[in-house]
Amino acid sequence: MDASPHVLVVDDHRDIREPLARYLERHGVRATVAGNAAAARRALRAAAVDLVVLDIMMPGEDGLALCRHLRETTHIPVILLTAMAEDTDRIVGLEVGADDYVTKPFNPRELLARIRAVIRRTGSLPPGRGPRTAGTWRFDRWSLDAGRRELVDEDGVVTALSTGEFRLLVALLERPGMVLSRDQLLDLTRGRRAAPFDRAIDNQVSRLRRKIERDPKNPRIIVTEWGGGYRFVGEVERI
Amino acid sequence: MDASPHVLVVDDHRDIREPLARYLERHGVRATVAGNAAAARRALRAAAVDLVVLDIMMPGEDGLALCRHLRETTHIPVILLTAMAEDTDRIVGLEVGADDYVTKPFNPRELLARIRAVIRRTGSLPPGRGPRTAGTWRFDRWSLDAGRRELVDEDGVVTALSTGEFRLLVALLERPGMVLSRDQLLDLTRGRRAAPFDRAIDNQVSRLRRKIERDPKNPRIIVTEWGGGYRFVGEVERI
DNA sequence: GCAATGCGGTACATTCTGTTACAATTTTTT
DNA sequence: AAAAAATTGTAACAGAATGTACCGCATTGC
Repeated sequence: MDASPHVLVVDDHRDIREPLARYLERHGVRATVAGNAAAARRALRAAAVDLVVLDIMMPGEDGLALCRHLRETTHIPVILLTAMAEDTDRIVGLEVGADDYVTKPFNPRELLARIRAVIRRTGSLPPGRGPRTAGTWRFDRWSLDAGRRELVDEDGVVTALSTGEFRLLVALLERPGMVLSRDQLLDLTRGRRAAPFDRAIDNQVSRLRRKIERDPKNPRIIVTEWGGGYRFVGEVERI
Repeated sequence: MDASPHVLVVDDHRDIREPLARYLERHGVRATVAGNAAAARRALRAAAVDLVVLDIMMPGEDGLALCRHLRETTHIPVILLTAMAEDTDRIVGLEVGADDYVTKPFNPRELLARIRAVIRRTGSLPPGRGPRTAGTWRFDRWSLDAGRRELVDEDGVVTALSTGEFRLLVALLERPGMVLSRDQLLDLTRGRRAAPFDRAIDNQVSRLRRKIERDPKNPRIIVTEWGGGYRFVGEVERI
């Protein structure tokens, strides 16, 4: 993702998306184009897209709907193109969950700066969706093999993790020291929203603690932020 | 932080910052104002600011310098106010690390929408306010492990702190010798404002004293400033 | 199919926090 | 100096949040 970000440009006007794509390519940004929402979905399935630039005024399924869909199913950041400097549109766009917006006619240099800013900002988030499937993490006395989804302690003793436990642990490991709400954790591990009185995360945390904490009654790795969520404590090494 | 975000408005024009602050307050955003960079720094030390709205064209130490400083020392997001819709300014602003910018004259409704968007976006970033989650403090006979929220005395005996006690203690440790009102402490520990007859802080202080004071009846570490608030007394070492 | 496993809902115990009430203390007023 | 008012300390209580055992359902592997 660092080397060269991959941006999907979605706009129904060929004379906007093509020059923009060429401009981005000239400046070290891989660009893919789509003329409508359906093509955009195809492109998203086919490639690892890091960011979407999206015209909200398109025929058919419009940009806002696609933006909502992106928000609900992925973490891919979105920059909206809005037809006019119209306040309501801007605000609706941001509330649909776009990361930024640019009004037409736009200065491509500015759009590029915003693309870079959004990617820098969200760079610490998981690419696309879901935990990584390779690599090794070290924390506390544990070593986590991401490929096998196994925990190995100092003596080489292996503890198996379920899918849910693994995803929860990786979500926390990727953000050490950060307080993650139950909502966020549910989003990161299951890609869904919390129902009222949803205790799924509490349960999963409880199960995970039983496996990784020396004393599950006094957790020192996954600590509770009362009224806030959970936080991973300690050094995390990634190898 | 969920309850109501706290925004610091920094602008040297009273007729901009004051109406803006009132507008934000009317819409559920706590607002503090500062007329220059020095006042802004003071406000940042004294309160738990979630976001800074900053005029980049100010006499003295200008907005960009303050913005840079914020970026280097905190994670508090920044929205710049720029005098004109001038492309270079915009891009310089974003590269200095601002999260967004708004050009004057601005629509307060739009600025509010952007404030909300930035806070939502950065909500999952490491807390810019709130207690540090790493490091160790030493004071009196205690050693406080910030990551584990545990107090350790000279003999290695561990005393656990609740989330609220820990946040209160860190708020005081970060400002030794300073008198902090109940309002400020409530802001720093819970991110909320005091209700009439709010005794939450008094109680939390009482509970904390029970844990850290040799003689809770004669507190020597957290002393009461009658009519003012509380003050941490003694040396604080940070390692 | 059937057993094993994992997950989420439910229920209940526990912990934490804020409110209330009242006593103690300090300041202000008389 | 005494009385009144304001402020603070804290015990007791209540409500909310959290921990987790248990159970049923779904999925997986045989």
